[in-house]
Amino acid sequence: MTERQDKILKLIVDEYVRTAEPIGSKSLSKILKVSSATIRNDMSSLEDDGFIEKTHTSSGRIPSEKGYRYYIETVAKTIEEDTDGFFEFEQIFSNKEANRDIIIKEAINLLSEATNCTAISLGPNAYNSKVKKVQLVQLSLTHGLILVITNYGHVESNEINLDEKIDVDELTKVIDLLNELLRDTPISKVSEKLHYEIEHNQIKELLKYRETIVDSFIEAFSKFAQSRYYLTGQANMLYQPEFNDIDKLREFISTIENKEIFKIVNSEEEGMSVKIGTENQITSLNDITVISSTYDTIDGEKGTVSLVGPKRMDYRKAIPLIKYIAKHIQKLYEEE
Amino acid sequence: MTERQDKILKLIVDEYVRTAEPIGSKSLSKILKVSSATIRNDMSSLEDDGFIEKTHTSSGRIPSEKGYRYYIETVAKTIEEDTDGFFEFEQIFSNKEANRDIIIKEAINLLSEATNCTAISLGPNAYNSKVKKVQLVQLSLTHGLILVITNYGHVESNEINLDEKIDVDELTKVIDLLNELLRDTPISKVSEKLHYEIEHNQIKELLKYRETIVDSFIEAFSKFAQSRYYLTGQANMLYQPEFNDIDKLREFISTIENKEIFKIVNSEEEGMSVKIGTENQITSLNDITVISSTYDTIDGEKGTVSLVGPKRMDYRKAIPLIKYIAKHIQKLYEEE
DNA sequence: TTTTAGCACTCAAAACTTGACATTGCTAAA
DNA sequence: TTTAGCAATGTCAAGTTTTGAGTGCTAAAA
Repeated sequence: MTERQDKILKLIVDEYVRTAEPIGSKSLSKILKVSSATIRNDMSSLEDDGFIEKTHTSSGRIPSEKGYRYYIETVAKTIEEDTDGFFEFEQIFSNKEANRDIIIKEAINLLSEATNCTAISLGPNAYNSKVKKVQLVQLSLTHGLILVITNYGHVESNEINLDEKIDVDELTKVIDLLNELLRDTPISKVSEKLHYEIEHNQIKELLKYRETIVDSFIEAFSKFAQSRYYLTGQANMLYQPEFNDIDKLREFISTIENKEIFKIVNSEEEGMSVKIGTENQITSLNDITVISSTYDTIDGEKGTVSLVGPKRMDYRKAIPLIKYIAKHIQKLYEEE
Repeated sequence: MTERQDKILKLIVDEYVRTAEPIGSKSLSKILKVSSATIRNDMSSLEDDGFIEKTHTSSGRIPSEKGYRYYIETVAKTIEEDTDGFFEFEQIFSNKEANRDIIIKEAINLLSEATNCTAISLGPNAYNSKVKKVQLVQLSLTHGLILVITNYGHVESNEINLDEKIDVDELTKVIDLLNELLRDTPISKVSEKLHYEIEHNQIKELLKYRETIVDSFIEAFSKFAQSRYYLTGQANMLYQPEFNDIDKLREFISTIENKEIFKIVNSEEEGMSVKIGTENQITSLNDITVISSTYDTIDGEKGTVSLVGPKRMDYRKAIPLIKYIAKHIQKLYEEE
């Protein structure tokens, strides 16, 4: 690819992102100070190489997925993280009062607004968080509430019915035992550990006697595995011209509502990932770009920040922004 | 209105609900065994009275809002609650194992599926629930987690930073005091009560000393006031022909995403309410029907089950269904 | 008085036509 | 290697025609 072709490709991406209209040779000739025929020759060869395509025989060109990919690798990803335009984000992250969840929500809201895309925060899972405390609160004679609290202050609860009247002393014993057993155990190991202890140690007697309670605790633990997410900005995004096709629009809403989108967002990939169109394995996302970045908490949890929008998205802005946000969310988890 | 006119109106509603096409005189003449000219005369007079309207001069008729209203008052609302078709709902509500939130979610999912509308469960608020227990769990040297638990087993938590090292003994005293003070206080009265006690009683000293903690508790209490909701079925609904107009569709998604819909759903009205089109005060819902039914918990909380869909909705099915669901959710709260 | 048959009329929707326009590919000359 | 020039292509918007479903009205029948 010649230098001019490289320039033309990047201009096509930039202009198309801005206007959502195919780019013709004439408009570029003004910028590049060569004749439109020259541009056409270059365009033709860029098209042969698969970087751009026509919407119909006599139309201007739009970037192909390969074109976007080239653009991202050579431009967007190499931009030094430049926090110049990120003033509002800096404000959000520098607020030492607010708690983590609220900061994340605000950042995601702003991300979606700034890009007109749908923004998603996923996790972090509490899967590697450690049990800080388990507890049983008696609500009525026959009702109790089980509580599990992790070292990050994440709480899950589960209601239980107790057929017989609760014997408080005995219960206290069970809970004390569970606390002793499970304190500082990662959530992921809890079930295994409980079963092991029940099988192999003296605890057997005490725990077996109260099977309902143990089961209910296990259920409560399993709730930590459910993904916690925050998703926003559908409405903004739908006004993009890509969604003038009503069936595309419906399909996208379905993909969000039935949580298929999380299959993409929650991928195993580490760090930054950009999936353009058909690079997404899900058919309904074949016209969509998904950008994700993961972050890690100090005890091995992984969370994800993602942006979902049309392929024609402002990568120059979005990619550094997501990097920045993921980095700062990670920081929130380091400040313990 | 003559008997035949009444019949014609009801047939127009039924057919239009089924086909989404304007109904002509010819199709009705087959059903009613009178000539199409006769039907036309009756239609003309129904139109004069505002029950039906034309989409253009030579089109068949569709029900007006007044027509739907008549239909609902004379047909749908008077249907004996007939649990015949409700087998799957019965199954959901007869599951004694599952907890309330899950049962409600399942019922709402099924409601939305059965009607192809968006279904919403709102509340019940925990505003009148009573404090069962407050608690502070130490997470690290400088971090704690505040917990508030209500008589219904609803938990809210709030993280706090403690600038100084936490003095466990003293903290225990504060918590014990708060428990003593607040136990069985309705959430709505907590803030008032706390402030009163701080001003007027000896407790003053102890509580004032730990202002951060009290503030954090107040913040935790305020979380109960946030509405808890579950919303589902947008995707199904959007495939209805009413949403072939892309801007209507976008507008509706926006109304949902920015939570405007809750202004309608969360109305103060008791019992069953059906708002057709412009009966909704919000412009973006002027082509939409919202059906809501409230239910009450034994301690004065109110919850709402709602269905949001096109005006052309199967009222015969939807109205009894919502009544049924609201009644059974209420039962769930009586079984304590 | 009510119902019906018959007919002219209306309008939306779909199919087709047309012209303006942007853009391309190609060719031959610079 | 670049450029000017020009025919060819296909979209889009606007206009036209055709079709068909449905109405309103009138006069006759029940």
